[in-house]
Parts: sequence; C-alpha cells; structure tokens
Amino acid sequence: MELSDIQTFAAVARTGGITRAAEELNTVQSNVTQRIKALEAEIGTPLFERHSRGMALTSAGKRLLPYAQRMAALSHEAVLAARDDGEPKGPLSIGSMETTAAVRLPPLLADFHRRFPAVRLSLRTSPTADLVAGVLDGTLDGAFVAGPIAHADLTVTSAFREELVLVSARRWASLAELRAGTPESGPTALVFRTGCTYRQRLEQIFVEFGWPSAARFELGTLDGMIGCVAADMGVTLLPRAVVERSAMNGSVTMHPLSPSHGRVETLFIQRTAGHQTSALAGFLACLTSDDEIIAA
Amino acid sequence: MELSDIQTFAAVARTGGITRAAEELNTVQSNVTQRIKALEAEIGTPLFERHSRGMALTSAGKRLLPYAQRMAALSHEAVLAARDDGEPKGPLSIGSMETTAAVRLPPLLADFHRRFPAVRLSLRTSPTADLVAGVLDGTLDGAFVAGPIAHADLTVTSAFREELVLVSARRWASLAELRAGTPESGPTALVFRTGCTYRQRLEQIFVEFGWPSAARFELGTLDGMIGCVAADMGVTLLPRAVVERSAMNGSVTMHPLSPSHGRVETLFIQRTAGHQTSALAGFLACLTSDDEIIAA
DNA sequence: CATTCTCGAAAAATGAATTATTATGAACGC
DNA sequence: GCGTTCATAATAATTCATTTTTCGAGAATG
Repeated sequence: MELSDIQTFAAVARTGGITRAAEELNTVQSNVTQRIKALEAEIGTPLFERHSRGMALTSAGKRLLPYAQRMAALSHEAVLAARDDGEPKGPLSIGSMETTAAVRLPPLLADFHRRFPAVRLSLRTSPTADLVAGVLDGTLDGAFVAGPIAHADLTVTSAFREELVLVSARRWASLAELRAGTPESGPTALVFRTGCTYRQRLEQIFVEFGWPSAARFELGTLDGMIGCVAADMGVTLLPRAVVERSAMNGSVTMHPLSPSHGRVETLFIQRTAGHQTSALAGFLACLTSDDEIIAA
Repeated sequence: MELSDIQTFAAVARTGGITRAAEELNTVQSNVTQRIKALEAEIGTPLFERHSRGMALTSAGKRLLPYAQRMAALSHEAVLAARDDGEPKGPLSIGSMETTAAVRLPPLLADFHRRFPAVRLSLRTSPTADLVAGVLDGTLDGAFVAGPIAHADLTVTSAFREELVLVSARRWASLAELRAGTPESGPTALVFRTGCTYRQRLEQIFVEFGWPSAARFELGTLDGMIGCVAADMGVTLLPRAVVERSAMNGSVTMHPLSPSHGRVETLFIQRTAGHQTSALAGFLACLTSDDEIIAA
C-alpha cells in the first residue's frame, strides 16, 4: 500500500466517482480503476459499492477513510517538519476576516516580514466559518476569526479586542434619530456574505430593535459597504477602528452599542495537533509581541 | 513520497546503515541508496550524514523519523481497521507471564476459542518487561503482566489477583524452620531470567530476611523451578495457584507472606492509541466475563 | 415497449516510467 | 593492503499510465 493509492482512494471517496477522481488527480479513469482494484485486493475486501451513477463507500471503505486522511495529512506535515530547521522560512498561509485584514494586519504583517523575510506569507480573507474550515483541513496554517470559538482540534490565541459600532449615514446623529427616521420595518442592513460573524450579530441587534423584516443587501468589500452607508443606503455593523481608518470617516455616524453587543474578540486559531512550523511560531511571536506594544 | 520510501528511511535510521537496511528489507544495497537519495532530493535536505561506518541521522532526519514511524504504524492499522467488520477474526497476538499462562489462561483461552473460533490466537510467554515493550511496539496486541504499570500509551485492565507464596521443599514445614535450617547467607533463590517482576520481589524479600548474599539460580521453565524446589535446591516465589496446580504439589511447602509482599495483581495491557481490533475486543469481553464467573 | 443514447466503470493491450539488480569504483578505517 | 560501506552506471524487471474497447444501467425517444 502506497501513499498514492491512499490519495487515489480518498479522491474517489470524496468525489464519489472514478472518472471525477481521475480528473482531480490529473490522470485517466482506467488508472484509478486499476489502483482501487489493487487496493481492494490487498486489503481483501471491497471498498466501494459500484453503482451506476458512481461509487459509494462500503463499510470497510468508511473505516479506511479516516486513516487515509490522517496518513495524507501526516505525510504532508512530515515534509514540512523535516525541512523546518527552526529558521522561519517557506510558505505560510494565514486567513483573516475582511475587517481585521483592513486595520489590524498591516502593521503586524509589516513587522513579520521585517523579522522573517524568508517566509512567503499568503493572506486569504474569508468569513469566519470558511476560515475555521480552512484551518481544520490544513488549507490555512492559522486564521484570525471572531470569537468565541471552541474546538478540540484548534488552539486559540486572543489577538485583538474590537468595539463594534452601528454605522449609519452622517445625517443620523444618534440612534434615537435613526430609529425615528426609518420605517417600521427598519433600515436596510448592509452585510457581508453568509458565514460572517458580524452579520449574525447584526441580525440579532435588528431583532432586538424590532426590525425583524428589514431588507438585506449583500456586499463583498469593506469600502463598498462604508460607501453605501455614507450614501444612506442602509446601516451596518463594523469595528470602530475600521470606520475610523476609512476615507469615508467624515460621512458616517458611529453609534456605540452596549458591551454585550459591541464587544467582540478577534482570535487567532491554529491546529492543535501535529507539528507547528517555525514560520507559524514566528508569526505568533510577532502577534504576541505586537500585542504588548499595543497594550503598552 | 511513498510509504515504501518511508519504510526504507526508517530501516536505514534503525540499522544505521544502507547495507543492513537493504538486508532487512530484502533488497539490494544500491536500491536503498537510490531511494534515500530520491527522498532527500524530494524533501530538499540531507537526511543522513555519511560516515565510513554507516549512516547517522541529520537533524532533518531526526525530525522526520517520528513521522515515518507514525505513518508506518498508521498504514498497518488502517488495513486492520478496514478488514475488521466487527466480527472477531484474523490474527491476535497475546503475551503473558509464564505463571499466568500456566494457571489462568487455559480456561480463558478455551472460552475465547469457543466463542471466537475465527481468531488465530498466538501466545508468547516472556518476562513482564519484554511484554510491555512488545505491546508498545505493536508486536503484541495485548499482554498479561505483573502490576503495577503506569504508562500513558497503555490501557490497563485488572485481570487476576494472585497470592505469592514462598515455596520450599516439603521438609521445611514453616518459615521459622526454613530460616533456622539455612546458612547465614540464606538459601539459593530459584528465579526466572531478568525482567521478571516476581524475581525483583523475591530479591526484596531476601533482603528483608537478611539474606542479601544468597545464591541465585536461573531457570527458564515453571516445572523445572518447582522440581528444583522439591529437590531442595532452593526456594522460590510463585503464585499459590501455580503451586497448587503443579504435579509436585505434595513435595513442597508453601509459606504465606504478608499482604504487602504476597499480594500481586495481574494486569492486562493494550495500546491506548488507535484502533482496537474486534478480535481484541472479543478477548477483553472473555476476560471480563470470565472474571465475573471467577468472582461469583 | 422496444430502441437508442448517455454516462460511468471494467478490461485488455501497449508504451512509458519507475524500481530493482548486477557490476564496478571510490572513500575510509583497521 | 584488506575488508567495509556507500555511490554510480548500465541493464533487467516490474509497475504504472494511457488508449481503446467493451459492458451495464438508467434516461430519453419514438
């Protein structure tokens, strides 16, 4: 049994078909067929049920699958561990929420790059839910997400504390005015796509304000969102620091919220299991030392 | 990177030489050389330092080795897990101390074989220390050893309680007579080879009896030991049940000991991590249900 | 209701690539 | 020197990937 067989098996299990797996593995269908058959012969039991529209795992296949995934992950980690001589270098994939990326990360990343220029850092911005999934499946080495998070396979480090404020166009000087000046159903909510924690929180706030039926408007970018707020298309929920940094700062009003709604912690998550690369260790070192600078 | 490369690497690391590894892997030296070179090329760093007397791991190699071992263990377990449909069958390697094998296991093994005839059970008798090592390295699925044992990677089940007695020839009716009738330095101690827990305990008892310089005589078999005791070659320490079952029962005297010396628990140990085969689960089921029968 | 079509997997033959083997040479310590 | 031990090169063997063809089960069509 070789690792390539295991990966072939995993691909077939995931895609549910030999042809699709072959495509994913950049090879031909017959090749995948052969290797699955060889694997079944070696183990001595069928791993898939052949079914006219694809392949479905048998119970033996289901038992094998978690091992296959662990072995694939291990082999990947093994190479990293062997290459990693303690000097941070090589690739490092970090994920972040859009808002954190906008205001908190620039100084941090600058500091990191100054201290560890040999690391090729890549940053991906996504909603919290995607980031958690990315860290768990190994796509990301770590990510900045909105707390709280509790997962046995994730190690959590407190990174930043944000104050969320409700943001409206400048003409609404206070929450009271805003509530008075909007229709019964509430203002339009400007939100990121699903998976964003701030969005969920905004939904809650709307419910408490008695605006359950307010319209939703989805945007993909932070600047777009603030721009729309400035144009009085609706309101949104953002960290105070994000709004203050924005170029449209003067065109909007920030409405403070109660601590239970407004306080939110940005956490840095990483996988608990396995090897921590030196690059990631260096990143964490930057994060905590910068925190001290910020705290000081 | 394939599993065969990993196993080649592990073999070279363990044997400390390409030639020896090749022998172990049933292949030729040049082949091992090539694959190690390929692996080093793939990882991008040397894994071994070439010496005139063999190969020594570099730091990168040392980092890789634990991954290699885990991957090898995982692949082995994966096959077992896939084959194991919940019906106990296939091979099962159990280890046991000599004494336990003699009196406790026969009924247990008979019961096990009656209930799970598809399991091909093999029994290995060794001293406790070897058994622990065997279970830890995967050679044995489980083993009966003398307690106490504490190891994070071992799961311990209480199996039997034994009363250890000092065994002498029949002419010594009591401990007092024995002590009076033997020279200042004490009687000869008949012991199993090193690694046996009972032997350590006998050493302790001799010290407390003031026989520190008593002679030692090593034997390999239980019957041999009891025979020698009957012939008054010396004394030994054995579970009461073992002596009672022996054919030489009438020719020896059993001298009870204080609970602190005489009480000993036989434990069943198995690896904590990973997949527990159905065969092993069935064995444990027999063990615990038989215990109830014994207790009743 | 039969037919035809489509999709996915299995099978067989051929060619490519990888891996194992043999034979030989170089480095090192005894 | 002599015996080890590893590296290298050429060759043999095996494994693996590809193309092509075949088969079977549903779905669509007449």
